[in-house]
Amino acid sequence: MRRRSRPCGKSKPSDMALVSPDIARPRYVQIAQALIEDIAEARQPIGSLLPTEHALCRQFGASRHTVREAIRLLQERGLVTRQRGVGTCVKAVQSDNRYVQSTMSIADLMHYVEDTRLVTSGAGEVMADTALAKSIGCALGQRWMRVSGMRFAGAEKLPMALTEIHINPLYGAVRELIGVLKVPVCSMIESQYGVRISEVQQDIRAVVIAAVDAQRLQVKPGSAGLLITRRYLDANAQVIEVAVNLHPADRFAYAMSLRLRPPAA
Amino acid sequence: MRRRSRPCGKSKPSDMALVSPDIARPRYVQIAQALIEDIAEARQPIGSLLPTEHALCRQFGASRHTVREAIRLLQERGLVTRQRGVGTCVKAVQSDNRYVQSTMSIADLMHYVEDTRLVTSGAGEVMADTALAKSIGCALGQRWMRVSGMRFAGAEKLPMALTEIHINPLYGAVRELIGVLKVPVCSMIESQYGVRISEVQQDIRAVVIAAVDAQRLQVKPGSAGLLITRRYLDANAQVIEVAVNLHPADRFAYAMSLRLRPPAA
DNA sequence: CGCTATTTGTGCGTATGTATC
DNA sequence: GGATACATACGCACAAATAGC
Repeated sequence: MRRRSRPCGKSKPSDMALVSPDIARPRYVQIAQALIEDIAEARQPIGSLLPTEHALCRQFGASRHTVREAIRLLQERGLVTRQRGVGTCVKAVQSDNRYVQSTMSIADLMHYVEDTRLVTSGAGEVMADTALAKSIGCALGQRWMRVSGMRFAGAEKLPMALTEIHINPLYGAVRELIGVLKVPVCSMIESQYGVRISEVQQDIRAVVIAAVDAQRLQVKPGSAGLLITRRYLDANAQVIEVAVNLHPADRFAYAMSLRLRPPAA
Repeated sequence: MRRRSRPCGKSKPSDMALVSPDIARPRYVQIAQALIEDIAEARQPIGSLLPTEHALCRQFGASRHTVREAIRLLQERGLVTRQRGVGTCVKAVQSDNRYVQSTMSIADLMHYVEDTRLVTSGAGEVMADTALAKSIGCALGQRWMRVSGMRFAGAEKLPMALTEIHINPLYGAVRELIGVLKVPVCSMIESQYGVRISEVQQDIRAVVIAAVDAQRLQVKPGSAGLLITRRYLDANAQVIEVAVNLHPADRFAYAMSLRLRPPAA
């Protein structure tokens, strides 16, 4: 049984040259590249569903295992999302290469959590009204876990932020850990449930602090605040958690540094 | 051979309940958490090799496929590395050092410039006073080029920002191009002088818009604004340009998206 | 409303290739 | 060369979410 020097196991001798020359690249990588090309050239436009795994098996003459491995590569790059019972949806084309890279690690992004105390003032289930549903991208009326409170820096007496955290009900059990562990909520969810946060969307705007909030934050009514909303998504673009923080302008500023990606090694 | 009535059967009732309630989590997640715990509690110190996949199969009574899926979770978090012919090596206790990468390209970062008009209201040399010297990190009394104006989006009548640009005198000649070319100032400098911007530092804070500025921006006095300062540096950490933008809160919000860097190939 | 078909998710078994020691 | 360990690939089965009838 000497047939070829290819790494892939058994398969038909003729059916895979349709992807690329006979380099010793794993089968699933070849399939992934074919799919990426389909997306890049708009044969699979954004928003469309890829063929089902079964169909791709036939198309490439590969097993489902191999096809899934290929799709996983696309998923990790954020090109597609998968949904059970629905299919695999194209979300983006191959990303531009002139990307910048933040010098922040995720740890930096929420580093302040370690040096701060979160004092919760309430927690419970809420039904998503219009505003919330839009903010977290869920169905109207869905029930989410909400924890609200204030965050203090070090030994400071004055709060650095009013905070409100919405947690996907799937992970509601972490609620009991909040305030106990000095760890960001998203990290708790990661470790407790084995999910992995793959994207953080952040929205920053300025607001005039409302009277009620001004009182709690102990700032003058009418002063400015930084309203920061962070949405944590998993690889499937599912919202895991949404955190909203209202910072008094004189107690918080947002600094970041973007660096050109060093030339690829 | 009746063995499983349920595919994700938790065979052992006791081997994973570290903190959270015993939700019906997939088997490979349970195994992954058991392994993470082993690492966290130094039963598997950094540098040690995990048991082989085969051994883990026996230990957890799972198939190799399932065990590999579990190890994959650890690998994605950077906790372990695998090497063919060697084994799976523990590299870290916590999933911390995960760098993120912005999905913004430099182009996106100042994309709005292309769709906006900059109307300059003044330009000239200024001597750096204390505030400016601190902001751009230059010596007190040094002369910099300053251009101020307002930026309008599309055909909008209302300005989207009050803007003030300070240019390193080395590159002062680009002044004449401002307002003519619809290109960010930093791009002009890059192309005119052949320097390359390698870092952008951004600082975002909330302010109450002062009366004078409120009038120019045509917003109510006392409303909130987003004050964004961007410093463009070359590879030598020399400041090339500092741009300060004051955006009315209701006309501008800052959105960004951070994505996990894909696992190193 | 429940039922069914479809589609991805989880899990099992097995075989072979390839790198390392 | 041989033994070991991970990598790739085939197959099958059932679970769970979804959509449509």
